[in-house]
Amino acid sequence: MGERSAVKKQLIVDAARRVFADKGYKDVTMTDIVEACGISRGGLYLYFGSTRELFLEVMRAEEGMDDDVFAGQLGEDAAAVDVLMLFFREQKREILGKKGDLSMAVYEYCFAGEDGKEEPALKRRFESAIRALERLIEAGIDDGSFYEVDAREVSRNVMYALEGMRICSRTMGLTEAEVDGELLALARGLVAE
Amino acid sequence: MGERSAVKKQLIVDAARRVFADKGYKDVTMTDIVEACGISRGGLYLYFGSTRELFLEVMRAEEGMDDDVFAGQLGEDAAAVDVLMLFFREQKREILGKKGDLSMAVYEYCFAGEDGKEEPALKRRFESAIRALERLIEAGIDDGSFYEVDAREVSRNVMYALEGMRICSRTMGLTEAEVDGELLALARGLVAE
Amino acid sequence: MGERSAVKKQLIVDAARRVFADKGYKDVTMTDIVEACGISRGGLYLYFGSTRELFLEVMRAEEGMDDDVFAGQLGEDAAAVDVLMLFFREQKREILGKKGDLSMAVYEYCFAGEDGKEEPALKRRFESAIRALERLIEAGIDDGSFYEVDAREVSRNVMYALEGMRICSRTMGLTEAEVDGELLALARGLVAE
Amino acid sequence: MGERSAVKKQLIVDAARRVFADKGYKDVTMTDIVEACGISRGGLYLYFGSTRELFLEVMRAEEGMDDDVFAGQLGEDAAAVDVLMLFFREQKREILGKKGDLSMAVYEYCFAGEDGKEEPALKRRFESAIRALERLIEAGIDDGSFYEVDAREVSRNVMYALEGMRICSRTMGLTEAEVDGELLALARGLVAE
DNA sequence: TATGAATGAGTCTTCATTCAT
DNA sequence: AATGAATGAAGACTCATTCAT
Repeated sequence: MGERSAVKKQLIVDAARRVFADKGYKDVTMTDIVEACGISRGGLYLYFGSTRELFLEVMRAEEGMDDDVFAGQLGEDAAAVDVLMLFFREQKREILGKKGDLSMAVYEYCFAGEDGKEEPALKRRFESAIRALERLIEAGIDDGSFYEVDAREVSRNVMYALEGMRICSRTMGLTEAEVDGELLALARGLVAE
Repeated sequence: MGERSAVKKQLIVDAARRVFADKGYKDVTMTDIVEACGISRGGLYLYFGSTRELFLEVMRAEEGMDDDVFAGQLGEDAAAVDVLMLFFREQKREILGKKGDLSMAVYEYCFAGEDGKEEPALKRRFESAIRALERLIEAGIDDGSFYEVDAREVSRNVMYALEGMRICSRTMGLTEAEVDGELLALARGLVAE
Repeated sequence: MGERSAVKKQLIVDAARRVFADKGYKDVTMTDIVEACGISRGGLYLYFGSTRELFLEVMRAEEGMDDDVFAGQLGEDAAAVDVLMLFFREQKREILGKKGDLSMAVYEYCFAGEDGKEEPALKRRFESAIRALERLIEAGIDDGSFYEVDAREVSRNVMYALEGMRICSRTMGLTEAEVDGELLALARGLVAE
Repeated sequence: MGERSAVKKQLIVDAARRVFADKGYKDVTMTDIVEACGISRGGLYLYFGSTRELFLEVMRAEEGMDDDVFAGQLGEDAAAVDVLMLFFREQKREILGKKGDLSMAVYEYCFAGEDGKEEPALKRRFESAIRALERLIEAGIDDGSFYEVDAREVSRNVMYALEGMRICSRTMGLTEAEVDGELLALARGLVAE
């Protein structure tokens, strides 16, 4: 695959990302992608044989974008509390926001998984997020701003609760107050304030 | 619709429940249902005009089956701790269990909701579960077996975490140990033991 | 077929007439008739095996209702001119009126006729109307109020023109003025006024 | 849509014309067209989304074929009488002819029109024919070969009568003698002969 | 006779996928 | 490489007709 092809491929993936974010996973047709990226039907098939392949590519492109979430943020000037608050603010936005994010598509893709084969990449990413949060909590404990909790345990609980809110928001709807309430409760489990 | 019809309708709903539990929501076709309940195409349409109608009926039949989860359980002889453990054991089974459960179908149905109209019934049910758990926690606090936590806050956190595990289990897979770990952590937030 | 049956049959035919007048011929389904006459599906089939049979019965019931249109009207006190005007007024109402008349259904039924088999009953009726009008014209000539035209020829021309207006009204639409204009012209072919 | 497509589209329209001429409008299914033009189901849908669309295209293709019916015919050498006779001969052929003509389909299409919305194109065409005939009559009056009738009035009457014969022919059947008789009568209203 | 549930064939419509150019 | 016309297999839905009761 030459230089040109790589560019075109990226163009397709970008367009596909928009489509998946908009329509989820199962409702997306090859026609949707074709229309979104202004390429020919046959042309698209030269690169991707199905919406599944395309979605996997979109996911792969997504990887690494938010690894080491807190890497570099934790410095001398940034306190653990501040980083945590930043993280929560970001999460709140994602949980309440409906458009432009892939979470529904990801869920749907997983549901569609044949034979219950879970996506290992997804788990890897989730675990890596847990560990990152864990390190943040440890840092908070070290500098005395957080309670002396079991960092691993609390990190997992926070992540499950966030995931729970994400799905609740998309299925039954959550108000901003409800999200704020839970985030506050989670924060109070770590810091006095 | 006579006696006979009601029986047949129930027969269809039962068959549909199995199909939805097996294939989720979006992939289910009227043909799937037809084959599952050994009825003719036209015959099915006499009762339900779409998979959506059918799914709603399945959901309705599901309702009430687990309302007042802890009603009657909390008596003189059953301590709050025991009821909580029972609840957690049941949740664990649901979270890890893949077959015969509708949660994926429910999620998918919600995703498919036009214009992001959330299902109010779902929220009502979730809120009612939160309140039930809240009352259980209050009972535990009253009889001195639980810490003096903010019952409402903890109840919500537990429910979000459970929901989070449910979706994680179905998308990325969770091990029994992971579920046990989180449940233990949640329990430790309430009782010493 | 007993007394009761005849009553029921008439009830069905009456309901069917309304349906055909409302929806034409081809769009009418057995379900439409069933709903219109409040009888059971199977019950209807005891009397009529298809919408075609039903339509034929409706047509048959219609027969004789307007034979000898002008019979008895032409007396000593009623001049031919007056009867003609009455006839034209009635025709105008039919031509412009859209609802409650069977003409569209009749046309459709004839179009649907297999192999171009024309309906002889229809022709008989048309011819009988021509002759009736012819006799009216002759009467008018006799009493000196009409020009001395070829009664048969003029009668046919009037009938064709009326039929032409009927179909034009239902396909391309005719204004009241257009119908009035043509009727006036037809009348002027017979009387001075 | 390239060169090739236009050819195929025309091929479909031609096939559709035959089908409509044969079966009318309402009975025609997409399958009929598919079979008539030897194309695949999906292929047909690339060009036309419904029988209605197809029919409109067939009609459009038909337009203009007989506009200005008498244009150019009326010259120094062609007398109005001759043109009229030619016109009548053509009409007679159409009225008596059953196969290969769209009139029944057109009628049916109009009947099927939702809410009685009449087809304006049809009316325009009819009015234009009336005016053309009117000019012919005026020409005949001018050169002294026709009686001094009200050209507009007679033209409308002739057109209604022709339309009436057309529908009568297709519903109850007309003999050649009957058509000849009426045409002769119409002609005698204009010329002595 | 009368009922209305049940059947299955037929129509419409959409899409993933192929293929000649 | 690239195009987009073409294909055919599903899936949704309707309705004439039958049949057990």
